Parts: sequence; C-alpha cells; structure tokens
Amino acid sequence: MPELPEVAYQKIYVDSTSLHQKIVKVDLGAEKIFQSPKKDFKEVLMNNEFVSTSQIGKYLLLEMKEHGFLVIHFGMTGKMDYFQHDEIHKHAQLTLNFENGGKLSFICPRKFGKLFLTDSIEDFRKEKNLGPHASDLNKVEFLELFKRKKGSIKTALMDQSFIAGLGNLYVDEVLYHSGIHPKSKAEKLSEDELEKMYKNMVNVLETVTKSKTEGTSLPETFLRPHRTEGDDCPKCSGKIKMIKIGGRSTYFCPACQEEK
DNA sequence: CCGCATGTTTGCGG
DNA sequence: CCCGCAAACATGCG
Repeated sequence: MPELPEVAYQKIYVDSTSLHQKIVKVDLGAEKIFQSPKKDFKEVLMNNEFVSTSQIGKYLLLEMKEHGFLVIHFGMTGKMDYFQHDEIHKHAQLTLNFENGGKLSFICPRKFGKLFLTDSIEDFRKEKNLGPHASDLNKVEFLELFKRKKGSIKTALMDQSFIAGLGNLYVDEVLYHSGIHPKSKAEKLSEDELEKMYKNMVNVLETVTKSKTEGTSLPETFLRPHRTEGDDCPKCSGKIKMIKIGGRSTYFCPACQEEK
C-alpha cells in the first residue's frame, strides 16, 4: 500500500471515515511499530480526535485536536481499515474505537510500518530528512533539484531526501514512459529528458491516484501490470527485462529505454 | 521448499 | 564524503 498515490488514497479514506470522532478506546500491537513509548500513544490518543490530515511523501499525518500529530508510515503492506464489527484484524497494530461505534485499525502484516508522535510537521520533516512532496513540485523546482544530483536516475528518484513519495513501482513507471534507462546517470540527462520525466512523474502520480480512488484499472500502456521478465512491452514489440538496482527489482523495456 | 514482494536502515567496500 | 550493493526486518503468496 505504500507509495505516494496509495498514501493519498489512505488519506481520503481516513478523511471520509474518521475525522471529528472522539476516541474512547485505544488498542496497541507489536512493540516495534511504535516510535515513542506505547503508553504515550495511549495517553495522547485517548479522548482525543483527528481534525485534519496531510501528507509528505509516503507519510500520512493526522492532526489531533490536542497534542500534535499521529504520523503513519505504511511500510510495504500497511493500510487503514474502518469497520463496525467486533472482530479485530489479525494484523491490527493500532485500533481506535470511536464514540460513534466506528473503529479504525492500522493493519500491518509485515510490521515494516511505523507510528510516530510529533508536535510539529516541520520538525518531523527535518528529522526524517524528507525532500519536497513529489506532487507539490513544479517544473522549475524539479529541474533545479537535478542541478546537484549524481548517480543512477533510479536511485535518485527513490531517494526520499531528494524527492519524497516515489518508490520502486512508480520510479520504474516514470522512467518507462520517459524512455530513460534506469541506470542512466542523473547528471548526464538532458534538459529535454528532465522535462519529460517531470511531465511523466506528474501524470503517473495523478493517473495511479485516480485509478485507486475511482477503482478503475490502469491504462493499457502502463508498465505496472507487466512487471514480469519476458512480458510483451505494452508500447512496442520489445520484451520486458528485469535487473537489480540498489537491491530492488527494476523492470524496463530495453527497446523503449535505450542504455546510453 | 523457494523466491519474490509497494520500504527503510545499516554496514561494508570502492 | 559520495556511490553502489547486500543484508536484515516479518509475513504472505504463487
């Protein structure tokens, strides 16, 4: 559930279910999820309520009426679940019972997710060393960032301190639509290529978020459903190839994304 | 059983 | 200091 578009979806989900509801019971799960003492989470959340939400990259920030923000990082498999029934999900790591009878759980099977408490969004951003939220960047800002970036373009786009929000799936997607080989050096990309990447980043994030919120499937020309070695490229007659970059499976079309 | 999976952090080597 | 890579974390799925 974890890159920028999925977190954007989780934000809408929380907004539409859980704002302005008084929390009357708090249940906590695995120790490792909690980045402050568990008793602090219980104390802060009890009798509190969420008043608004915001997002920086892959982090969802829930502003509380009192005591600052609850911050959620979803890891690879985290998601929120709002429900009315009695059974608690097997992998619920935090469950809030609201006064109106609704319940909100943070579900996280692999336990790679994290929960934080903070008083200030700006402090949190600095502490986590987060770059600008990807979908807030304008073209000029995007181009400016690349004046000081070296190394493979895939690694650069994955770097949360450079740009916050892109992950393995959508970095591949952006490079695919831009016709740029994932091993290309960031410092060697032309102005045209950078502009193309910016345009595609915006489009990929918007398109995926839209498909998430509207429950529709991705366009035929997207790489994502073809992340399999040897699959037909949805744009040309080539075959999809997989390589490892920074330990992550990287799918691309050697015909569309020529190595330079 | 094996390999792989949307993420982050840490440690090592060049 | 920068870059790249591997491993570790924990669980589910094909």
